[in-house]
Amino acid sequence: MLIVVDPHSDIPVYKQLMDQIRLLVASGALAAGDELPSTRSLSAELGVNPMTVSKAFSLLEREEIVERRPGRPLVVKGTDEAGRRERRREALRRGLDPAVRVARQLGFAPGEALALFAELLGASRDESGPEEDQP
Amino acid sequence: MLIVVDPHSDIPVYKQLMDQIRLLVASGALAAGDELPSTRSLSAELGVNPMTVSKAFSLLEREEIVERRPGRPLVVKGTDEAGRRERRREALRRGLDPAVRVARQLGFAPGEALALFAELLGASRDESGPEEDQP
Amino acid sequence: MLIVVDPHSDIPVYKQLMDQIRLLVASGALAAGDELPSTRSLSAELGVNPMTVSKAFSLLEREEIVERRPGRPLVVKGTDEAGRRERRREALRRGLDPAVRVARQLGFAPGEALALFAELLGASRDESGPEEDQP
Amino acid sequence: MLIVVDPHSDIPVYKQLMDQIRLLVASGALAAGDELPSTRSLSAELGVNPMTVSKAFSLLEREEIVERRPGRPLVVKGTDEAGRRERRREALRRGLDPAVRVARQLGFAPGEALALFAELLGASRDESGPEEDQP
DNA sequence: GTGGTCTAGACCACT
DNA sequence: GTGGTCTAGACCACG
Repeated sequence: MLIVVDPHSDIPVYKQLMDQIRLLVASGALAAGDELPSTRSLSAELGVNPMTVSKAFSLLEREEIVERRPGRPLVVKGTDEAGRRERRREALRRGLDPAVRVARQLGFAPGEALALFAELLGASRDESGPEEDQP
Repeated sequence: MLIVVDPHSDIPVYKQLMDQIRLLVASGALAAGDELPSTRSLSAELGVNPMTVSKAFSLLEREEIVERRPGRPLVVKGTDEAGRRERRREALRRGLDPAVRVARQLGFAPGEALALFAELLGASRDESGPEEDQP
Repeated sequence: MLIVVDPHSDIPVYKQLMDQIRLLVASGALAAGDELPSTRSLSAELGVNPMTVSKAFSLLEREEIVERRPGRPLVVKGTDEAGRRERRREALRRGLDPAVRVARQLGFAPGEALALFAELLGASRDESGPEEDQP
Repeated sequence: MLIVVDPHSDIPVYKQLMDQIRLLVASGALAAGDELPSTRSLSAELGVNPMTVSKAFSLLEREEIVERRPGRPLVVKGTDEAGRRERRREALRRGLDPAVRVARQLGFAPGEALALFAELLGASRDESGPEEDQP
């Protein structure tokens, strides 16, 4: 599980967990039916209290992203492909919204904002090593 | 003063105030030498606790964005044009950063993310009324 | 065996089993001397853990509702007719109790609560068919 | 606040709290805009841990029954009169549902079930007084 | 083994 | 003052 939390962030740990798992699901890295790590193992791995993990899990369950089966680890809830694509796009939109607001408030022309966004997207490509080749 | 705060947001009110004033300054809507409204009047206008406004002002003062003159309202601190432009761009970059991270985590190709961003930027033009002309 | 369990309910599976078997016995659908399905077959049919079925059976045995005979399936224990009727009424009372409490707490007049109850009882006759008219 | 919790119930305390507050709101005992007791005072009064109360409050907030304002006690969220009446009826329906199911499974005729319900509703009127005779 | 719940006590952020 | 969060550790219920 590629989850990292920053205990110093001012975003609560449980919310960081929720965000990341939501993204893992939306991106397909976690597919329907996949099991999540157990509360205890994940809490040990991340060095946070089991209750914190448990809280994140419970809230994800209420969001219907994850499903609980008594005595078993949680599993990712099933969604059809169309729903998943919609969610993925929706997730991106939510991520983009604040940027749109800021760009407007700063009075940037769309072209300028897009140019910087493109630049940042490009730069991030080789952030943590090359990901195959793109000429 | 075009400031709105949402008491239900999970971003603290004082931080919402700071963000918006910073943006107003970065965008030039508030120019060097302009006076800010008084703590009392702003708090009354927004319906928030005066201490909250005061806290925002103090922190902005510490950031050297505004200047306090005893017995007088705060004024926007002067900056040269180059510095202002740099700040404005930097503000946009900060707003864009989370979007970049999300887009990558969701596995979007740069083109897709840019397309949605462009769409949102366009759509927002006539969101809450027309903003003069755009050729 | 008309037993269904919902693994997502917050009522434990073993308790759902007990409740339903108790009702089957109280209603006469399971008569004294009738055999219950084997632990293995019932668990397979319902898709639940055999230990869960076994636990339900053991507790029912302790309640003297069924009887265990070594090497043979469980049988429903005998009860005289008077006892059975008393139990049946008692079961209904237990089912009604929470409804009474809720109706009082909501401040419903008895007549209103009865009217809704009557409506629900009527509607439930043909469960998932049309419920507009009922002569 | 007329809230009591039974720590020995197998219903979790936080859920007992949620149920009761929901009922208080649905019944109108708590009106829109009313403040709930503070987490600490309620926890002290009930003899439960503040976190337990806090958990109940948080979940009620997610259910949009109650509203949080930073630094202030929670308030009951506003609903129009029609919505409130609908909720009240819905709450009763939820309370009645299990009773309907049980009555059907036990094979009671609607009339019989209604008679017992009526009896229980009547008896509960004077709850903790004598209940032998009622002419 | 799993998750759910609760306690006790602490710290922080916000108003 | 308020609520939010987290830790540490315990117990229980379920499978």
